[in-house]
Amino acid sequence: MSPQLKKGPTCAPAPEPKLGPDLRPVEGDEADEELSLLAKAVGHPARVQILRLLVRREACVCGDIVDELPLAQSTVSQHLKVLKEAGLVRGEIDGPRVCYCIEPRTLRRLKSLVGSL
Amino acid sequence: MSPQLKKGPTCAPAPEPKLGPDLRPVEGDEADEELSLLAKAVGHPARVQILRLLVRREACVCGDIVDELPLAQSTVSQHLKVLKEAGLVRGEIDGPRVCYCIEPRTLRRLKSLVGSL
DNA sequence: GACATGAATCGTTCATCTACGATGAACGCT
DNA sequence: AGCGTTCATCGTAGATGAACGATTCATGTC
Repeated sequence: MSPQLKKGPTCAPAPEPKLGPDLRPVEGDEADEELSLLAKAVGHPARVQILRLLVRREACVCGDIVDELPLAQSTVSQHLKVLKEAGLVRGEIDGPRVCYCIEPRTLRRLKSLVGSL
Repeated sequence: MSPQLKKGPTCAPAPEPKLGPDLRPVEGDEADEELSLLAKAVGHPARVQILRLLVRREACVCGDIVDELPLAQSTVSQHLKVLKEAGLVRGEIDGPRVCYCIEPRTLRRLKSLVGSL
């Protein structure tokens, strides 16, 4: 195989195609619901750690997350699922592994919503 | 009784005695734990609504909260307890009623922690 | 094709959350 | 003292969450 084709993070922080700032309101019933769902996803220390990990390494990690946390692989997988369903994280299949990275839009959205309090 | 002594919000948004900005770190294991606890407290739509209510009326409300939410009084009381235990809200006894108001410091802390993500 | 590796899903157990009605405690008023 | 009001707490039932080991599935490698 040619060198340089070997690895490299497959999953960049999302194409981010110049989508303007989020237009959705930060108040009202829908926003409340949204905020509560996002907050619930963040409401577990393991998930906070995962988010921090993914923010820090802007390149995305894979099963390294499992190594960083004192939890079983299946448990970490569940936490990742929660974060994925909340839209805070995105997973991309990269050969035998899976590459996770943050969804910056949702993270910004969370900050807006919290900021509106 | 003399007029003007009648009502008026008893519970102002905390003395706030010139305590400088929060010095605690926004990262690390303790911060993660803190963030997850605060987020969990916010992780329910009813509690978001309560927070919004209390932020809006800077004067604090009491059982009016119960009237605003489609929940039983006991349920609202439990949500208030959760918010109180998280330090996001403060309750003050005012005669037969209880006056709730936000704890601005904790709210700011939450914003800092979320902002650090 | 057989095999190993990495990750998701399943099934289970135990704990926590949510909601309610009922009860109880504190207070103001007559 | 007695009463109504306001809120917290209790007890309970059902739902959801957290954690694990075992299993399954997909993908590369030999």
